[in-house]
Amino acid sequence: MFQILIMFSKACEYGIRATVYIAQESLSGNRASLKVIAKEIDSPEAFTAKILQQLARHNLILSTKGPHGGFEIAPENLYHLTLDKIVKSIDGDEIYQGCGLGLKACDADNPCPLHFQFLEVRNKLSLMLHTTKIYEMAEGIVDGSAFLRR
Amino acid sequence: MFQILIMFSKACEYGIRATVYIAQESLSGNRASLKVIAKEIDSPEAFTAKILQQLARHNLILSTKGPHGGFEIAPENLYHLTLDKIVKSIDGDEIYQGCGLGLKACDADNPCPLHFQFLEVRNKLSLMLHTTKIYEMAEGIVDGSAFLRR
DNA sequence: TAAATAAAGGACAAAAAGGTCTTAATATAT
DNA sequence: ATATATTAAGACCTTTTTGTCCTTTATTTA
Repeated sequence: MFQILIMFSKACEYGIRATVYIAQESLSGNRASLKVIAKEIDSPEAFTAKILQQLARHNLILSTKGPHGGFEIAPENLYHLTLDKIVKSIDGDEIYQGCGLGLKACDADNPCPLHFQFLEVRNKLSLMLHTTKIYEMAEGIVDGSAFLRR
Repeated sequence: MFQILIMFSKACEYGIRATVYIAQESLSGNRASLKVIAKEIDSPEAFTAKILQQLARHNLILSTKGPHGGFEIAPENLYHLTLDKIVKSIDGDEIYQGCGLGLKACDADNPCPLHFQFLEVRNKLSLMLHTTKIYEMAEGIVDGSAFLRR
């Protein structure tokens, strides 16, 4: 019976942190290897690999095998990529659906007793995810005003 | 890799729904038995029992054994009880702490790149939980404007 | 073309959340 | 007192999430 309330899954946490790190490297034209990523964001390497595979399959990041390979974000994506894409890619599409109290059917016509309050909070979160850009987060790391580990 | 983003644990969902149902019965001076609660909120009986035990241990609800026993909310609690108490009792105290990106140390001085955005959403949720009263939710059930199952 | 480097993929293991079952304890009514 | 109804508690099982390890595939460089 533990668990934090507004939360990302571990997969999502690592996914976001990894992507921000990759973005940071991409800003200066470098690829990042899995090994370095996992070290820099302090995440389990093999698990992080799975997550990055998934992000690559969804074309949010690019992966290249072989020497000097690694992960990067395509220039045309770098300035557009928002948090919600990462989250959706990892935790699935139903993020913004589903009744807060777990009812199978819950809508404005047949609401659970928390429906409207819940909607407000969820909309706020949704807005946050849609407007937060990965490259902005990455810039915070570059200029030292934010951190990806510790 | 599934999971909904702003969410209660299943334990919390059942706990909230059960409490609202108990409040509804308490409003008209009745106790509710586990069997009836589980049926009315459509939850697994034995699991619901565990959750109610916990709420009772924390003195959020009262339980009475034996014939005509069951669960109720003490009159002096009934109009004061808010959602956050239920959630805290079930999911623990760290609900409003913890870095959104999973960093061990993350605060205004040493923030993760999502710290301030996250805080806003969390504050909104916190406010919602602190201001939503159980008896108000129960009244919604009574007057037919909201539902605990389906 | 061979060796080295890196990601991809699949099988497996561990931990946490969700859920069940059985027995014990307690209250009530007769 | 006894039978019955009800919650409490603990042991156990199942599913999901998190995490590891090993083999395969692709790319680069010598």
